[in-house]
Amino acid sequence: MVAKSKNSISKKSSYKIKNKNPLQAKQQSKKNKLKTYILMSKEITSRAQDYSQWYNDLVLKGGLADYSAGRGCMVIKPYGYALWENMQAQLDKMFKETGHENAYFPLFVPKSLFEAEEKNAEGFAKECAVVTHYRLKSDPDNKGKLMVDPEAKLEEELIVRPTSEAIIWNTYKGWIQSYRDLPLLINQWANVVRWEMRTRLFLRTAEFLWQEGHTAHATKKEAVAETELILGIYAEFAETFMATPVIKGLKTANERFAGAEETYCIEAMMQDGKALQAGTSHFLGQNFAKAFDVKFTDKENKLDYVWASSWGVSTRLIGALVMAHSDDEGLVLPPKLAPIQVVIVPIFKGEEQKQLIDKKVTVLLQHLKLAGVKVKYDDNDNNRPGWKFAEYEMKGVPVRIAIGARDLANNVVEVARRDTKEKMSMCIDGLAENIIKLLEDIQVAIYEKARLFRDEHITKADSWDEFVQLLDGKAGFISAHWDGTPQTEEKIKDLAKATIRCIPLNNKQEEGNCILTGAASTQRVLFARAY
RNA sequence: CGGGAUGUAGCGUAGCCCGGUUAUCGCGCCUGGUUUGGGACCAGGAGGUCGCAAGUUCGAAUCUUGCCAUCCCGACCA
Repeated sequence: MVAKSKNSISKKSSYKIKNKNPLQAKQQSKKNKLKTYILMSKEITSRAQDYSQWYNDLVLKGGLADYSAGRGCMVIKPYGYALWENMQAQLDKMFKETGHENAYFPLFVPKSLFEAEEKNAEGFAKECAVVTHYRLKSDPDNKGKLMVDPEAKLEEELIVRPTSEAIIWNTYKGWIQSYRDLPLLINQWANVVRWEMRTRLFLRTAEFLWQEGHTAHATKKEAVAETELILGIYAEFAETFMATPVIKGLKTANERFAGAEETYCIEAMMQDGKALQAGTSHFLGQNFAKAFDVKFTDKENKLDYVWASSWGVSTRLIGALVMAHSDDEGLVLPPKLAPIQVVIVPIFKGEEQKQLIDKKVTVLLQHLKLAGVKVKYDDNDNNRPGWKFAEYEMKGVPVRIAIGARDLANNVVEVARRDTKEKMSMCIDGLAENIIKLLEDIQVAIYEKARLFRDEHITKADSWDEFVQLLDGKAGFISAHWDGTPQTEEKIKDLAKATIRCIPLNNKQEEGNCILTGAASTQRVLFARAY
């Protein structure tokens, strides 16, 4: 019943809430009616009204992605892809700076390889797309239609990779013989497929883009160090570039990657207080080396299995970015990743004014581009300034510059920042420097805003009652004692729908009692409902 | 995948309960003109096999079944 009524609101919400009463709207004067509809067609569902719908509206109306014909699949549109490319470029740089190289491994994994590491195979088995045939033919019973040719059945099924450990470790076997071949530090940018039950744009799609690093080391110590190094890179990327504060931590055994000895993660908090795992780095021990028989000879001529790590972040980061900063007017993108950092909108009456503005803008564009600023001059005459203002706010462009005849006369421009919606007048002389400074300020400001929100929404709970009350009463993470057993974690998950997001690294040790069982505990862990 | 809801032009929708000429309205789009400091206006125009597929019927957007997609609640998960 609850679901039913909620749904009807969400489906018709933009109409009902914005117009209060459809009949009334229809009876308005023609002019008013037009205005109402204009607002309607462009407006975004508010966060308070329906958080999920708000998210979808941002992604779709912000021009990041579209639904596609395939179940759970999406099209990443140019604006969204540009965002991804910016993320990629930065991460790729960070990986290469720390000695990693890119390579590419196949999409298809023979089933016999896939099942070699048992835990990993089991963990992903339920969500694998499987290629069983390699040919279609005309359907004799159904003119113009195709059918799978039963004659073209594969001897061995091919698994569409949900992750590439299997195919990569099978390859590494041939690449590694000596300690001199180590460490092997490889990353690949790829797509993977996970047949998810329920998908959501960017957050969980059947196919997604990601990078996956797979490294091999001579010692456990090195492999752990690599795992932690990458976690640090992920955290730095999230905080410095995405302006999204994250908590570094360890997953519990229940939440660990299938086949890993230890899973490190960064957890971000969304504006609804839910947790989003933004990246993971796994210490794989010798599990894959043993499964794929990857041995090396060390300096003492002893034969041993290599130690491994794997790590990845995906286009899910775009979802995190959208939810972390955006507001009811649209996207708010951090300057360091925004496809367009500055948009310039001319305001003019007649060609003469336009030419004067063009002249000023040309110089400004030069200065900004030289300084590496991604700037767009939107002098498209199809839309009026007001339309453009709203459009670029929707798209989350960090800084907007409006320049008209009035400004030229005063040698100023109007500068508006997306994050605070604040407008200010700036002198044209030295404008580029001030804009660059402003972009930096915005980057810091949205990070600080998100951090403040995050910190205000981590609450301690010291009893089960408190825990349950907080979960339903206040959005965010809950810091609480846990007895350390998977059974208790499972029980809490069943009872409260909250999971342990992580055991924070460098966690403060303190005596306490498990909120569920009362058993002794030495530290608090972070609980939350998660995406 | 289980429970619930929805699907009509690019978008938002009326009509559906109670089957019956040419499917409603707005935005957007195209052409021409006037405009341009917060989603412009006038005139003219194009755009739909009513999500898809079967079925019932003389006749289906409307009734029935199946499928697909989306949303909400679960389970699963980056």
